[in-house]
Amino acid sequence: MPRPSRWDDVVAAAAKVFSEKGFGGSSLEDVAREVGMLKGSLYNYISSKEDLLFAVVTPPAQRLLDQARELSETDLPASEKLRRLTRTHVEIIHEYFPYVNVYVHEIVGRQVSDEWSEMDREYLRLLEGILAEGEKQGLFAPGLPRRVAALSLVGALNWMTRWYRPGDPAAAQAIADQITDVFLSGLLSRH
Amino acid sequence: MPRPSRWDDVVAAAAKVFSEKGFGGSSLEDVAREVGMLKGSLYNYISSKEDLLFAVVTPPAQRLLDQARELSETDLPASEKLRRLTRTHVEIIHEYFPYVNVYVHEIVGRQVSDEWSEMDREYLRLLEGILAEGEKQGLFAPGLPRRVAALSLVGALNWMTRWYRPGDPAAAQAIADQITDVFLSGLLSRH
Amino acid sequence: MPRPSRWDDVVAAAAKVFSEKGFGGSSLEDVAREVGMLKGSLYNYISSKEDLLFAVVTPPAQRLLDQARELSETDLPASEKLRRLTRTHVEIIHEYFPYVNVYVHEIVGRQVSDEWSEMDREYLRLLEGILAEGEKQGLFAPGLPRRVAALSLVGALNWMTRWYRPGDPAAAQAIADQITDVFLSGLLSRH
Amino acid sequence: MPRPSRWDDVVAAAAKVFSEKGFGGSSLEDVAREVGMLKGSLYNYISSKEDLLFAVVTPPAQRLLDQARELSETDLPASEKLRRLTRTHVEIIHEYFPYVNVYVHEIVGRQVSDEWSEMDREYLRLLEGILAEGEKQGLFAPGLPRRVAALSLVGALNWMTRWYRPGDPAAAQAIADQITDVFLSGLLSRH
DNA sequence: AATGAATGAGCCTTCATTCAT
DNA sequence: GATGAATGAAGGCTCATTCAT
Repeated sequence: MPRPSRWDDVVAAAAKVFSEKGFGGSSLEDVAREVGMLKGSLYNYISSKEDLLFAVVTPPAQRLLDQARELSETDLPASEKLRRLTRTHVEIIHEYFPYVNVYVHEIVGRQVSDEWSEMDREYLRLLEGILAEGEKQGLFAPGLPRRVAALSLVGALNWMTRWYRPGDPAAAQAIADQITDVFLSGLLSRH
Repeated sequence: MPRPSRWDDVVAAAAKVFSEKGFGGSSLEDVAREVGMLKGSLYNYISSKEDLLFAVVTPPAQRLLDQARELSETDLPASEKLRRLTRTHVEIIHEYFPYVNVYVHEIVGRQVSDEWSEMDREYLRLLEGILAEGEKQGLFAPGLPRRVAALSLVGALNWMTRWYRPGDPAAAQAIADQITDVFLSGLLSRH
Repeated sequence: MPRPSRWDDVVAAAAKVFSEKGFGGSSLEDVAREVGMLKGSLYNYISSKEDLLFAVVTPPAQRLLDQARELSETDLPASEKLRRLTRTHVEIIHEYFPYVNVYVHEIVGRQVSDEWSEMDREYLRLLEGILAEGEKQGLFAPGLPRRVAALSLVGALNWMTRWYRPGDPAAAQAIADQITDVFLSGLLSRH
Repeated sequence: MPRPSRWDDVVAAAAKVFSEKGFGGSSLEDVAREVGMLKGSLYNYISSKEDLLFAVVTPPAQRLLDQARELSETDLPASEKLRRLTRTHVEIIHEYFPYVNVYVHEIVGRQVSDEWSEMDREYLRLLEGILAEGEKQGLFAPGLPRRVAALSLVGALNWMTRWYRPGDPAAAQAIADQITDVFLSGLLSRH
């Protein structure tokens, strides 16, 4: 994958277009128009439309996974890990919104390729690991349905692409903390 | 919309095909092959491909909304309403899986049409209403981020379409209860 | 391969166009224009451009091979077999001219597919068989370079597509006999 | 046509590529890759793709025609002229294989241009001249179908591009003599 | 109701060619 | 001389839709 001068423009344009109209609903002509070139010219940068999809989707996915790995290896208490992971996830949604939107709609949870499925699985594994750790530490309730809890958190976070629109970064962080609070403390009042 | 003899077959086939390949990725020929007719014949039942999408997606959406309305008007405690709403949501995912899958991927959270957006909004409103009620009753913690909590629950539920595959109905109900537990009690242990 | 009403028209048009402009140099639009339909409509008959190539090329090739097989099994003297095989070859060139032209340019001697290569080889084998038979019968000169002779005859015949244009069938037969005479008797005068 | 440093490399690469994939089936990028430059750079050497075709095809064609002319003017007996012409033709196929292959597939017998058609015609005329000469000398059988005989020999020779692959030069010469023998003496045994 | 065929628009991709650097 | 990038025109193929039978 070459990275000549306008590579980033091309990927950004693709992210925008795919995010708005869906991958299948976007034509390369749409993308090209967004960059300001003709559709044929795109092939100086990519070798297929799918290439472009992966180029759009790789950076945020990779980055999220990397940060999840790092975080897992720290000594923080599980609840703090969970809070930070959620923050990171939301930050990435905030910062790379169209990219993540494409990722959520076209890749995650679909059987697109083994490589991507494995990334999905690893992220989930790390998250479940944090839950197990918290349980062992006595921080989290014993007998948690860890898998379902992890999938629910991921779902709640990825679902943000359906209602959140990037604006004030502080708002994003607030949302992250609210989600964390809901998952940590639950809805019931503690008398 | 008339309902001639094989109408249900047509919609079921469309649900299956759209669910597997996405709306945009499916051709009417795919659908027709699934029913066992030729693509031209589909136009005896529908007047456009979008028609089919709405036909697939309307029953589960309508049903979920109806049940949410009914439930809202009962006298049950908010926590019980929440548990039942979650169960219903999961049951519908379980029973109408391909239909719901299409709904989640192609309709909800997208700005498809005013009518659908209004259905989305109402469902969310009902859910937020339950949260507010629970708070007023002293059942739920005061100062809950109601909107984010409601969106997170909806996200967690709809996200099931990405990992859940219908099998044992009891398993579905178990999942529903686990999700409810996580949202009601949270992850933290209560010593 | 379906054979609906205008199938023959489609193949005939393809033969004409491919014969005139080469397979690679012809567009499906050219073919469609020749039949009087739009290029997309061709896909009601074929499933790829290559399909059309094989459809054009199969009938004359199959027919020639069939007749060569039949002829081989007769009791005629080898020289007569050779004369008749040549006549048949020329007749097929005459009758199916554009089809054969495409065959000669795009298929024979190219490594297009195993199936076609095998047909080529079998035809050559039958021809060499006739030469061997004639030699054994004492009709043909002993020690003939059978392979080269067979390839030369095939070359001389197929090369007709480069200079012969169908007209009077009698002319075609005359040419066939002249070629046979050259190959049987050679150029040298027999004093 | 200027001949800068890597002109020969360019033409050789084109010959190889065109020979393997056909002129229409080859892209300039294929050719460029074979030389080790980018396709744009080719235009420092040529001014169009067709240019390249003619550059590939001219040397062997010119050389064959030149040698045929020379040979015609000698005092050798017609049968010897024929043997030598055949040898030369085969040698050129052997030595310039990809070039000749391109020539045979893309030029000869096609109505590519008046210039090329005239070269074809002249070669054939020289060959027919040899046949006429031999007949007048009493060497060749009277009443020969000269045109058909000449076309058959040319066909047999050019057809070599479909089955011959350059290897041992002695093998090439053997083939040339076998072809000559077949055309001179014919297949029938002379008792 | 169903079919076979046709339409027309659009899409991904290729490619000869040009050109500023 | 070479390069990277852009152009513009096709080309093969798909597909929603229409329609006569």
